[in-house]
Amino acid sequence: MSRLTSDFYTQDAITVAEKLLGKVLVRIREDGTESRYIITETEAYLGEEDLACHASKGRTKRTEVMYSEGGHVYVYLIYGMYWMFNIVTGDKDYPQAVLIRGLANITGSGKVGRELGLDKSFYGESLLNSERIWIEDAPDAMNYLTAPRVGIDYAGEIWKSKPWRFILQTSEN
DNA sequence: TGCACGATCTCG
DNA sequence: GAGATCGTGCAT
Repeated sequence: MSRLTSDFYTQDAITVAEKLLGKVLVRIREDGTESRYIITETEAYLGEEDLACHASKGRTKRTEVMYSEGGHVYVYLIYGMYWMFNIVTGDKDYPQAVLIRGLANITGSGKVGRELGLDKSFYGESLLNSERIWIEDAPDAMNYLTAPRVGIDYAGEIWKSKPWRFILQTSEN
């Protein structure tokens, strides 16, 4: 399988979130160990008008990377202890990102960050040429569910109810 | 310069 | 059901 290219990541966040299901996340650790995970759950955050998207607060030091071209990594610390793993999508200057909420056998975005050993040094890393983290192609997922996004009560009913959460259907659920 | 809070999880 | 724990955005 080959590494996903710029053409994939520059699509809109909703399309990327859907197509990432079933793809393979590869992580090379400091000791050289390679880990591979199938992506099973994602969420799309789309633009400054999406009140659930961090970029809705405008361009800041924290959201800066979302304004770059798709294919970069956006990580941030939540609740003082969990690193969320996001992938920037779309064209330059149009802030969008996809949150990786679950990998095979690892459910929950906080646990994903812990499992991958993320920290702020991953902020802005490029999945197109990184030596330690990238995503490889795989056949598109045939069966998946959609649902409202989680943990964004502050975003208001309109954005809160958008079905922008994608869940891969496996033999286990 | 200070403060309240969050795209969470684990334990009791 | 509450605590852990800290960077960020916004008020002072």
